[in-house]
Amino acid sequence: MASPGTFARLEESLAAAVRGQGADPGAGLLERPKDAGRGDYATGAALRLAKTLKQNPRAIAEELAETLAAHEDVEAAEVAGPGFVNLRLTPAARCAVVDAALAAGDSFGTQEASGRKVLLEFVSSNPTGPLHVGHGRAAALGDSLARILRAAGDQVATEYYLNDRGLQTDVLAASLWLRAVPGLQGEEKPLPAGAYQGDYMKEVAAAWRRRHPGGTLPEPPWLEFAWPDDREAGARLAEIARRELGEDFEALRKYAVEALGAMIETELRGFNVAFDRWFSERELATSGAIEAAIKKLEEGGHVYEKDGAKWFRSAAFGDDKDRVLVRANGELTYFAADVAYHADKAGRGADLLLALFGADHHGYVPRLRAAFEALGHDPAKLEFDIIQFVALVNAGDRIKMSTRAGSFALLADLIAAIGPDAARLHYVLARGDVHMDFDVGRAASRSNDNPVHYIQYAHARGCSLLAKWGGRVEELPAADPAHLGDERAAKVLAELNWYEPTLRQAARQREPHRVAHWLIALAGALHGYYDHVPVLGGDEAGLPARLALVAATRQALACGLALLGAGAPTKM
RNA sequence: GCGCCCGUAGCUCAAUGGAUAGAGCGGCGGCCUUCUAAGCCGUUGAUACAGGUUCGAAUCCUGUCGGGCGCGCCA
Repeated sequence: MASPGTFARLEESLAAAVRGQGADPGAGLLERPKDAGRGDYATGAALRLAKTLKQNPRAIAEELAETLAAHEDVEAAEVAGPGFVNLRLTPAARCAVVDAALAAGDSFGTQEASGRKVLLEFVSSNPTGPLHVGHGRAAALGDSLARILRAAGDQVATEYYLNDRGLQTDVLAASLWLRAVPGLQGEEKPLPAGAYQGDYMKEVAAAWRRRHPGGTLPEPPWLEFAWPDDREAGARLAEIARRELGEDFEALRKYAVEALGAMIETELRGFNVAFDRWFSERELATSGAIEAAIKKLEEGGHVYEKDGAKWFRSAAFGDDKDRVLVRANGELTYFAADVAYHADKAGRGADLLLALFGADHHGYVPRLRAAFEALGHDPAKLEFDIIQFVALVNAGDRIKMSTRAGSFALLADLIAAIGPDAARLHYVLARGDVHMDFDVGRAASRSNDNPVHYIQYAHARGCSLLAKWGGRVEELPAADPAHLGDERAAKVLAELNWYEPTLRQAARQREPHRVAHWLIALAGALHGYYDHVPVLGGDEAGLPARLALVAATRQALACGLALLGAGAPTKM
């Protein structure tokens, strides 16, 4: 594994040539020309360098072309237009990727270990309800990114921050109570404002009753529950539940939080997403880490008291305003816990702390960065990538998503309707930082709207060819370029050679969608090859080369699908 | 009002400051007596608007218009 492909070697020698001219090559030196007729690769480096070097771009291009033309993989390097250099690979260099893919197998494209440790947090949805389709986007992007970073050589640990304490879990406990009181089965008592209304609470309550067949809970004081649906509604309900339930309150909360956490974990597993660690906010709190973090901020002189509360001077570190750590009533804020969480992350030796935040949390980034820096950590290690919302559409109608009201489009429903692979592919088709319209009805009804079938079908077709041939791929001789010189083969080879750059770019820019779009292009190239070149029925001499090309493409499709957490069926 | 993200084909999305802005779906027209027609081939059709930066702008800057999200001693 991990020996750099043709593209990487060429880019490095180009970078060396640029450095030789006394300039910084930067990233993305080599590109692929839109028009394949210009060659395999191209670079506009000379145009970029012209200004800093104060030279004629064409003169620079001539020098670069000369250097590149001397490269063993390059057949020709020509200067074109204002200063582009177009490269044409030797047939052998173009085909080398076929043997490389077959030799590498499932680790095709895997890059050398970078030595970098990455901690990647994503989803981290509150354990108060099932995941909806918005969480699905974060799950698909985050898990794919983890796989991509690993393939690109990083050591990645994924993590889910579980908010298993605080007011919302009090409300959750209260909601369980209201659904679990004996004798209420069958009755549809309207729940008070603030309670979690979703049907899933009935299931959790039913499970709780099965677990505690003889358990008695006090009858809720239903008449007390007439209050407006405002900010305080949840707190009022929690207070009553705590009062009425006494010791049972804690047990109910523990049960509810664990049930919801397990439910979420199960849903994610069904989506092919598994976390390395579930980080409990509750454990963080009981360990005293939050107080310790606050104390450290205080020792640094970053905390002051005002109106009975403790404030962190986040504005001194670029935030819009200062933030409360400890409220006047003595309670810690959510923010305080998050500061401690990030301090904990910082102590675990990762080189990069990556977190995917929903767009509704983007305002949180400056204060977290501020606290991180104030605690003496290097803010350059922090990276927050924002995942924009998914607007769920069904045949043109927008579907509202609200956990508390219990009306939302569930991720589980989506997966049940179109399958995990189709859902994952659909999610990662778009960049994370753009808004996305997800038309469920359409994705469910016309499966061709999702490219997963196009890609998987290409894989299955390749498998079918190899099965029909019946031989062993490992025994194929090295692919002979002489038999892969046609236009259709060239398209496939071009995409195969583009896998490694795509993977690296996706990792570097945290853009899983690049892999999805590359897969579509590779699948298209194979479909075209399949429909125009008789693989098994063509001339005998070229058979091994054609089979090797198909086998390599099948392998590359499987690798790319795996990066996105999707399967590669051998039959469809 | 202020801040962040965004505006590309009828729809959903691509495009590292580069060369003629690409796919899929939809529409229209072709291709199964040969390896899976969940496919292939052709065609239709777009950078919200106005300035600016430069050899070159969908991409960077300013403004306008439109959309999403946020702006609490909630979580």
